[in-house]
Amino acid sequence: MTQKTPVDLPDFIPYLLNLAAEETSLEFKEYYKSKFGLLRTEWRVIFHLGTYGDMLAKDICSRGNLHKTKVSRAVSALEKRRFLTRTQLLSDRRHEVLHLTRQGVCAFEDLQSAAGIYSRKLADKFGDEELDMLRVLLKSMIRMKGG
Amino acid sequence: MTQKTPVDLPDFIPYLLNLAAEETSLEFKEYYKSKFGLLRTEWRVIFHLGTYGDMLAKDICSRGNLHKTKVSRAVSALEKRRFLTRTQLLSDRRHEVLHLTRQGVCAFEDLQSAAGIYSRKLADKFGDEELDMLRVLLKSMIRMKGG
DNA sequence: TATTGTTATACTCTATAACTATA
DNA sequence: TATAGTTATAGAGTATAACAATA
Repeated sequence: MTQKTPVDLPDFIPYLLNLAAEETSLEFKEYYKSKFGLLRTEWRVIFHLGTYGDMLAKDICSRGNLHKTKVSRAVSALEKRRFLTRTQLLSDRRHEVLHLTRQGVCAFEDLQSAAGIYSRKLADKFGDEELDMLRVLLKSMIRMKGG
Repeated sequence: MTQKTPVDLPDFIPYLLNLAAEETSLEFKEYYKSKFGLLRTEWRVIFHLGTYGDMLAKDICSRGNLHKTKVSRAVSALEKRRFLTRTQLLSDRRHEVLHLTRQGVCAFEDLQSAAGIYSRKLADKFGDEELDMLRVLLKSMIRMKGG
């Protein structure tokens, strides 16, 4: 099965990665969308605040490799829907500290738990070692760039 | 590194798959887009015709697990831009045989070669065995559904 | 001038329903 | 009724440029 020329699409890594990403994202996405009405970037913003605590939009950008326009829109939507609050810093009024509300924390904890359940399901199906190897491979394929 | 609760986003498989898919698709996508002005589904249609020969839209749908609306639009765009021709079958006028033009074949061969080069680059970087295992894992994650 | 964040815009991708034509 | 394919539409994701406010 080693890759030789010509390439067969069903063995082409980018193709398989796309399908697998779609497939594995779908279940979790359905969950956070139907239960909380969240979009992908919104869930990621909640994740960052829930895991690492209050921070600025630019910190989420750098930690999550997300472009500032994505984070800006997500934060704005999350604030409107009371998942987080923004507090302007007096020391530098360009900065706003983002903070999960009670509802935001609830959503985070619920989603954390759902992600855990999903991860265990994957581990049961594919094996811990296999998934660890998968993580290593995927991480080394990811060149961070902030989009 | 075995997955335990709580889940850390940077270790969450769907997240990693998304990033890796984006990352590995990007280079190849840039190629077929800038060189031939193709979109993803258009390239996949060309791939099917180039690899397996003339067929109907519905065959591409089933072989490539693509929804008929996606294929319909891709075929229409490819015909307009002279990458393929359509010939209605007299035996059943709902059917149109899709056939790559000379230009379509050229694009296919060029893209095949580019995909081969890219695959070998991946293999050099990550190893044939690792990539074979990756393929097996990804394939078993993919439940075909035709979207 | 550089940084933080917002707004506007356009393109790509996905998903579904409603439709035509043919069988 | 079922199948092949088209069209319309909306939502989601991505990318970039231009902008305002602040430092």
